[in-house]
Amino acid sequence: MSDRRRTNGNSESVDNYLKAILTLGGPAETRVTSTALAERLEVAPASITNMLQKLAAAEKPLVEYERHRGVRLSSAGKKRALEVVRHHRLIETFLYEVLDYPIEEVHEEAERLEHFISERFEERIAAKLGHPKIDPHGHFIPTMEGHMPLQASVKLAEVVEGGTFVIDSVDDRDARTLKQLEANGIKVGAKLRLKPRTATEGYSVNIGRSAKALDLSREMAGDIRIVPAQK
Amino acid sequence: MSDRRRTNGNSESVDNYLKAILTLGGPAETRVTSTALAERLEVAPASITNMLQKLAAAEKPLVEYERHRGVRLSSAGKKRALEVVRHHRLIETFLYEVLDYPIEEVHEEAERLEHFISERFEERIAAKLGHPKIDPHGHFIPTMEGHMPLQASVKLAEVVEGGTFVIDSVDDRDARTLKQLEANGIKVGAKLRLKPRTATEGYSVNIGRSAKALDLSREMAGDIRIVPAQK
DNA sequence: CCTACCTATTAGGTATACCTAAATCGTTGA
DNA sequence: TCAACGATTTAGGTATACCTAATAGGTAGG
Repeated sequence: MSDRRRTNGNSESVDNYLKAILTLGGPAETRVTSTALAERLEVAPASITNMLQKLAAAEKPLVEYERHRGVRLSSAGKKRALEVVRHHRLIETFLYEVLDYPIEEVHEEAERLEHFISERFEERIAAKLGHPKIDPHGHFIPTMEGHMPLQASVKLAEVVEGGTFVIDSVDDRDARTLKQLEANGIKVGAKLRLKPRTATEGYSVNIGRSAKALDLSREMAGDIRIVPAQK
Repeated sequence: MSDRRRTNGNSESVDNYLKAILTLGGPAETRVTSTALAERLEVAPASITNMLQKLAAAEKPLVEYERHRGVRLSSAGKKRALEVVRHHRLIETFLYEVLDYPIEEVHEEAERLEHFISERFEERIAAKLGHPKIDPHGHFIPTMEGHMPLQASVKLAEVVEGGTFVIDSVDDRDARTLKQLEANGIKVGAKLRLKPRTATEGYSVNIGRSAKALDLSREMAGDIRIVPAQK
């Protein structure tokens, strides 16, 4: 429909490809496959190939791409991806803190607006928020210079040994699950006791000092990242 | 570039056409010519014809259009146009009041964001601002129901008789001129004495109780709307 | 009344970002 | 090794929203 012609090679779509490659590549920035991108972006694999070829062929390529071997971000691509992530997370924080959005609604709005705000907007909301380092889901907000610490946490779903943990962050993409988490008092920074996986079928946890065990759904367990609690 | 496919017939472009037709049609909602639209939207006349045909041919037409006879908004089109104007003016107000934007920068940002904010965003910034009726340029903000009072003022450039007036509103589209106005203390609500046009070449005014006459450029005079001061 | 001129429309083309269907590449198990 | 399968790419098509150039419509002056 639209045709915003941002003269350069940027666009909403390109932004989303770059973000997806950043996320799927992980901290090691391994190559990402077309299929993985196709799934994440909900787009046909053929469309992925097309876009990647274009991004790689540009004068200032945003990705490194070789047929049948996946993609990774170029340094320009990584810069832009981090900028978009910064926008996203600042906007989420702003919606939550200043506009009192329910936590589960910030992602969708940010997902749209992240592509269209100006430098000035970015700077002003950052200032208003006191230059936050973490968004309401516990994710690091990249700096203006494009730096972002590693998220040193693991998915609750992948933890086998039991123990006491602190909730590091939660995935923001699925509003339904996020709302469930919220409803059960599962929020960033909360303490949680986890039963060893061997002892139980699903994921059984106690939130805070609650005596009542809570059974997490697969989605919930997959969307929570935790770190061991310091004694 | 982008391709936001908002399933229905809405899009950034469509929004802009509707807004332009609303504005150019004036309060009488007279038919607007292709040429006028082409100029306002800075698009080739042929493109206008194309778009108008599509808008008129839709299942739920947004405009009434007859070849060679201009367009006017359908009631659905008017509703959408007013919604976009509401977004625009609320965003401007928000940027100015909450994010401390310089007055001359709010328009451009609002012009982009107006197309992408959700109902919730609209509602939240309106609430935050105390449901304002007027934006920082003095323009009425359409209500949620799509009502907007007439701007009962005239362009300073079109006033011949001299006298004392109050600045009702200023045009927001030209940042350069707006900045000049601001720099000269010309702001909404300010009182102003205007010399009769016969007595002078250009537009000579005294702002507030200033004794120093100020000569307005053509652009400045065209961008200011005034009402007679009540005694 | 009828032509000249300006306005508006049609015709045909571009770029982005998708799609489906039909190749082809690569790796893996027999 | 090599065939088969799944992953990937190529080929060809759609829709939006633009563009330029060529045609047609309307109107105003002679």
